[in-house]
Amino acid sequence: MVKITDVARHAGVSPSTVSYALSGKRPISAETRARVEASVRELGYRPHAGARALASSKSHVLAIVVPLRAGINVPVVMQFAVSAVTTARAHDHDVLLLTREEGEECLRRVADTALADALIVMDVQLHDPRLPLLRALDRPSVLIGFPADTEGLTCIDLDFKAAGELCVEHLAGLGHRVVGLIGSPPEVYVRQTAFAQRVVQGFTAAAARHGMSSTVHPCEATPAAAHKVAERLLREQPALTGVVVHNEAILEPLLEAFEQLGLRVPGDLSVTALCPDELAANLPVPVTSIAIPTTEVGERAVRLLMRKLEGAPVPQSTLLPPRLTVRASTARRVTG
Amino acid sequence: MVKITDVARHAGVSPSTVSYALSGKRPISAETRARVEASVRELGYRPHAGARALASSKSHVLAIVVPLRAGINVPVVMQFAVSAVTTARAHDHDVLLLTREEGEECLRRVADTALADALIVMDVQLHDPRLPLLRALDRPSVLIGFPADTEGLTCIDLDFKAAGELCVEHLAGLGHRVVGLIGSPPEVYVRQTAFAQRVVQGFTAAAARHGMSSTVHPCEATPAAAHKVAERLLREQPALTGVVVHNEAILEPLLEAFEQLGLRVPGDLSVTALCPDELAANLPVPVTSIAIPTTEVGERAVRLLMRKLEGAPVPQSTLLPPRLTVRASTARRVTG
DNA sequence: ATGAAAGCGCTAACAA
DNA sequence: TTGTTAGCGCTTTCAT
Repeated sequence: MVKITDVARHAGVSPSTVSYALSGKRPISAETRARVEASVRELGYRPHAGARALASSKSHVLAIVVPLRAGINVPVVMQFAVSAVTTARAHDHDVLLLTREEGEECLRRVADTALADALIVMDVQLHDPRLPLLRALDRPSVLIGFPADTEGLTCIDLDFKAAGELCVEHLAGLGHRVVGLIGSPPEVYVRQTAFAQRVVQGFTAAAARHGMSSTVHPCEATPAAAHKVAERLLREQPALTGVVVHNEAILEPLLEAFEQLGLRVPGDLSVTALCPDELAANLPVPVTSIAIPTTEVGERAVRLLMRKLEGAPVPQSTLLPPRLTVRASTARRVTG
Repeated sequence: MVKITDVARHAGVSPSTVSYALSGKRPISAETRARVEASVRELGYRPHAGARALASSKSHVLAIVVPLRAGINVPVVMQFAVSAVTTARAHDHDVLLLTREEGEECLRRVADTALADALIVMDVQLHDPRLPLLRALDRPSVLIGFPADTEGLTCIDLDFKAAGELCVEHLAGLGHRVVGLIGSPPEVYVRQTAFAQRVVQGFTAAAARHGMSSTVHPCEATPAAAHKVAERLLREQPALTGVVVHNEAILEPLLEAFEQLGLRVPGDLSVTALCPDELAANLPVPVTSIAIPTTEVGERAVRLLMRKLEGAPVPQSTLLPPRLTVRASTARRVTG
């Protein structure tokens, strides 16, 4: 293994000069720097991560906690993670993969052992048991998702309220007057996160603002439940012409149900969804949708951490604006 | 930060005694050990990862390289990774997440900087450009997947040849005599990995062994292509009653195509697939299938690495036996 | 602008 | 069975 003293000898300078030449933490003459860099290249020098971490108390490692439990959208999680890795690498950091399985313990462990300099936590619940620890920890962290109380934390996510609003506004712009939200399973509205409720808020508020009539229907993630909801909607709100779906698992069954009930999309019914583009784009009738900007969230989460590591102030909350992709499932309301 | 000397002082022993008491690398009297453990708990001591790595030249970190490119099944990759993390933790190791994006460079980097003790490489191609590096590296590695030449490497994967055979044998046992394999897109058979070819080998060999007539049809991953293949099969092999599908992207369209062509599954046609259970189980007609045992692969990959790190010999190749889950899509051939 | 030298916290000879 | 001590390779003060 080639070490810094080898480089120093080869370049005819002292080890500290090599260190400074590489870190740029103090001025080095152009000539010396060139010699050092040549030696580094020639010898293939790589600083030993452990030694560097020990001496500088910076591991240059970020930890990311991914969820495992049911109901989690795996590709979405993976996209967060991959985006985080890519961004971290651009900032000369690596990413340690943790699962939630070990619980808070693992957060404490990587922090206390100085394995990681900072933490990214996904799958945040409203009253997440990890919050006290995250607030107390001496290392910076960023949450992907919003707990009930963000005080003392740094959180980032899609602005789900704005997403709910945007869907309604799109429908309003197309002349729709009666809209319904088909949401997540009832239990999601209590446990897990606030995002489902935020969608409802945005949806309801925007509908009211536009003088539209609106209803909300939680729905289990089964085709049968989707069918029942479709029937109920039709029965209870015959004037309904616009639907927002926030439940990706039943988007397809729902569309099938509408078809079987004789409702054409978008002829009779305009449908928008909150779901991955991949899903929305590949349905028989491609669906107008808003996706979670996973890549951007992952990237910005890392950038927030970097700023915190530098001691710079960061906003407590970052809400990313939703972007709606118009596809074939929404159309102007046919009046008459 | 509480360090080993703090613990030593608190327990009234020397630092090395604390170290040995925790590592078990030399005998410690029960009494001393108890005192040390009490102090560790009381003070909340955690060894500094960097210091430990520097002194012992073991980082207790494994690196895993995940693929990003198109055509990759994200949930499958994620399952490998999560299983690897879980198993690594059980062996007191952590996992560093790398993306293939950086190429070989990142393998060299984590090895040279001693960030990771060992490597897990996924998405292995037949003539993977990383192979020379992996062979030359001073750190152990395990490949998930098989390149053309496994000499000097350690590889693990599902036994795809046996999987192809198992599908045919299942169909043979149900009385089918004419079978077809609907495979991956043509380009998969050249680039990427050997697994697609192995399935074909197993399929063909088993069919021959049972005196069955068999054909193979590569197929693009589009619904249109699926449709065309279904039509061709029907036209060219009217006696066909058994199908093996090794192309998860088109499994559903294919089943639809069969239905539209008037073929009932399993009444007229028995269908088996190589795909995730999740997919197979949730189709309109649940499909008899063989899944990649992702959890087992991930776990065993880590265990292989652990053995290599201990200096123990490990098999060059580990082929996991396929397990076929019988569902509604296969039935006894109706004769007459 | 550069060098010398003192640690960073831990492990593992070497001693006793 | 336990203690003493010399590093591991790097960063960073202090000195020049």
